[in-house]
Amino acid sequence: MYGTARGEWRTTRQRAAVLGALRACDGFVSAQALHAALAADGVAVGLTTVYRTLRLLESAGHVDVVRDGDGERLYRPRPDGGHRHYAVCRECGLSLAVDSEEVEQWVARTVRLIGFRAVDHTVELTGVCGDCHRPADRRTDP
Amino acid sequence: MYGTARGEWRTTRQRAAVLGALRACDGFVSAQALHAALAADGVAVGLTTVYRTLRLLESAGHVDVVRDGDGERLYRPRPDGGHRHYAVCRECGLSLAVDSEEVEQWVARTVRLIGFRAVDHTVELTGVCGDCHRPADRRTDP
DNA sequence: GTATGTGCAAACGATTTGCAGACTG
DNA sequence: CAGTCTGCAAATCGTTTGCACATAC
Repeated sequence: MYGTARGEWRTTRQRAAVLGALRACDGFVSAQALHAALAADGVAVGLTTVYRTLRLLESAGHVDVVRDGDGERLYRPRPDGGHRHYAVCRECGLSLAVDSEEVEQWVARTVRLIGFRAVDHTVELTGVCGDCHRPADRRTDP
Repeated sequence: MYGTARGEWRTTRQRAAVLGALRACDGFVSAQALHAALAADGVAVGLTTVYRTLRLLESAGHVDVVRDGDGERLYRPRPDGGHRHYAVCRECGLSLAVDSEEVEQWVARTVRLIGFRAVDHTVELTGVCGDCHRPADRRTDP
């Protein structure tokens, strides 16, 4: 494989910082946002290093990754063992883990049905959360 | 402006070509691939124009759009009225529309449950199709 | 001490945009 | 004709890489 599970990374100030900042976030963050947050926190870490660390975490399976509307990668520390799916608010960025047991089963069944193998699935919900669509706000009301 | 739903586009050689090439494709194609296909077909259309036409089609709802693993946009003419979900083979690009009634319902229910509004959902399956994982091929066998 | 990690700046690749000229209606 | 559309080249933007230096073990 790709050096994924080597568990041999050196412990550096930068990596600790990135990991810490990532954990300190509620929802998904982009590499750039993370870098900015670190900088704002007075921690100097190169953008390059943020990207590299995030990629490392990704291949080690320590983070979940989604893509926002522009194809930008958003990272989130993985809660526990398995992967999850989220509903992300496009106004405030709030992300809610949703129960997707049913979807998982549907995926498994569908995969079997169509004869695909090594299937990856993406299930993303993006909308406007309860806090963000208060009366004053609505400008989208079909 | 974005001239989205104006229905006033001029009929040009380039647009017809792009639309034709798009329709001639089985599965999803990237703008670049489409441009290359057109060129290979002897039809000269600027890459810019391909992008612009595709964006037009997208906002008019005439194509479905997914993102491949690298965040590249892939387009496909929309089969009929509603939107569909697909399983895409990452080896040969084959795309299969899958029955996602269950998922749609789960989405609706979940959305109601968490109080989100104006929710968009993405459900993508990527794997290796039956034709591509013939015995000779397997190098991923967990 | 040596293999790794870091940071800067430059490279990248997909997509978008400015602008002058070509074309549709 | 006037308003669009096209295409080239240049600009963006997120992300990756080359390379010399710093650091962990």
